[in-house]
Amino acid sequence: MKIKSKLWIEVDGKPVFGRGRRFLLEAIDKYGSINQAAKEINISYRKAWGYIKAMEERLGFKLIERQTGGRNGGGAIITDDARAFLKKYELLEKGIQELVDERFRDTFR
Amino acid sequence: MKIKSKLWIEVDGKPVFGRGRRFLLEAIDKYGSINQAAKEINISYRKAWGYIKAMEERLGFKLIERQTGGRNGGGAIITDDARAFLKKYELLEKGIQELVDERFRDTFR
DNA sequence: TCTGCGTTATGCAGTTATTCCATAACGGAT
DNA sequence: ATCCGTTATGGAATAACTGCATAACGCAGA
Repeated sequence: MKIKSKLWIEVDGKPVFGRGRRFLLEAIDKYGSINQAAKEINISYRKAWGYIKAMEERLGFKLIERQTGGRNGGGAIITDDARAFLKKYELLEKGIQELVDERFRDTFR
Repeated sequence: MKIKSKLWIEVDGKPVFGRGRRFLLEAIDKYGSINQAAKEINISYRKAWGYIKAMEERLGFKLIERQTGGRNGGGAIITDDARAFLKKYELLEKGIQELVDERFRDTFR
């Protein structure tokens, strides 16, 4: 028996950001590639692409600067807006899971 | 932009209990009927029945004592085990949403 | 005795959401 | 020109969910 928690942000009742998307953005920042990032966090490129598309549509600003073709086939880097948003989310999430786990231990054990 | 949070318990990687199931059990306790309870929380009887079935299978103990037929067509009451479990869950959940909201205001506003 | 009633119990079809496969476009490097 | 690894999408396949339809049950009352 395990406790799970989820935290996400909605716009117009639709999910915009959560843990998965956070990891995706962090991985893109790390690798400079949506493709590599998707591999890192074990989702398909297709899914990662869908995430980004929906996020940008719903948030209303560009998160990822993309380039196709070129030396290494192209790449992607996250925008300053994305980095700022990410930072806020990381702060928001920090400590929540720990609190939940602690609460779970206190009540169910 | 709104923050949302979810809390649930898993057994073998499958969801067993969360806010919806909590409300269902509380409503069954109140009405003595799965059918009435489902109406109260705006889900179909079918869905409520599925919830209960899965919960009992995964938790491994009986949650609801059912009776078909009879004066009022039958009914359902929650077991002592169910009541104890429910109580623990209520305690666990208490305050989490408030904390999350507060955290959201602090970081995103 | 038997018909009606409101409940629990479930199969199954229809719908919606998710995942994944296939393929195009791109542009520098060789 | 061709290759390579990337971004970009449509659409098929799969899974998950929802809800409709219907059976079984047993007491009450005619």
